[in-house]
Amino acid sequence: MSKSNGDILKKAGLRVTPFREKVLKVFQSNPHAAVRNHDLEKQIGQHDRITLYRTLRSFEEKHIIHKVSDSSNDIKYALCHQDCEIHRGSVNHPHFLCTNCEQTYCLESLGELSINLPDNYTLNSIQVALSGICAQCS
Amino acid sequence: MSKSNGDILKKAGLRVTPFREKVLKVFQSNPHAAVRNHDLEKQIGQHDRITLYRTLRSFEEKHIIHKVSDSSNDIKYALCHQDCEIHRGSVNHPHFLCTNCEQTYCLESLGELSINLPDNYTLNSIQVALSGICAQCS
DNA sequence: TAAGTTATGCAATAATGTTGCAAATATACA
DNA sequence: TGTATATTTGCAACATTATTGCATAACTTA
Repeated sequence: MSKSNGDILKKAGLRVTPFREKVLKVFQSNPHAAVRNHDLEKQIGQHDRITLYRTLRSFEEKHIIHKVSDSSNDIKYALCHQDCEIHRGSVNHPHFLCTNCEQTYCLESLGELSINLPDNYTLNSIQVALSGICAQCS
Repeated sequence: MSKSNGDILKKAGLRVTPFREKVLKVFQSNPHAAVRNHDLEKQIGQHDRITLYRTLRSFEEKHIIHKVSDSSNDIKYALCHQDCEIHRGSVNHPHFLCTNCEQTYCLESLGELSINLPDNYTLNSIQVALSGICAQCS
């Protein structure tokens, strides 16, 4: 049995409120996709814009979700998985933006990437953003 | 002798104006870096916000500059080089964000990346965003 | 269940993105 | 070189998003 919504929030040190559970549920219903703020708003229904803003910020601070960069300009968020590497600053999984439906999908982690940095550069994280056409849109 | 500012604009089908030349000059003085809108504004000095906005948009449309995604949330632009691959939709060079000074550097192109996509996905472009500490800040 | 802390919702402001329009400017051509 | 035409600029206006303060409401702990 996987962790309940409430558990996730509690473990993160956040209070369990109906609104937060509702937001969390939206993310959980899109486990392999990143959600645009705008789409979130539509899926949540009636709500206060500022509260959502602060909810996302605290979720991000507590590492429940993370920002996703794809090739679009919109800010998107996705649920952190078990040992989310993003917050440990290492290589993370690539994100795929479908240029047709604008969905962003989280893909399996790439293996090692060999990156040649100039001298005296220190590498902390690598993000790979792919784009193309997803299976649904093909 | 490299192409003058005016030539670049003319070749792109844009009229040569003092303002556009000034903006272009800022990009040329940062040949291997991506510039945040905010920094551009500071470097240009006195100017009209809307005109800059439209200048960047037309530069981008004409493939004089391109948007850069790094690990930050700010939109940045960088000069397209000779045969800028971004507008041909293929693999392009990685960008490195220094988390100390917030500068973004364009690095040399990576070789082939082997990406395993799920079935029926079509890959059009790959963007690699690195972050860490640059040589100056080490 | 009461006290204390945290979250919410509203008001307000800042920052950024975007369009319309008239005046100014660049370009092409006579 | 001057003029007609199309483009660009600067201003006003408005839309959208980001952000903070504060009073009220809700959650948590003991």
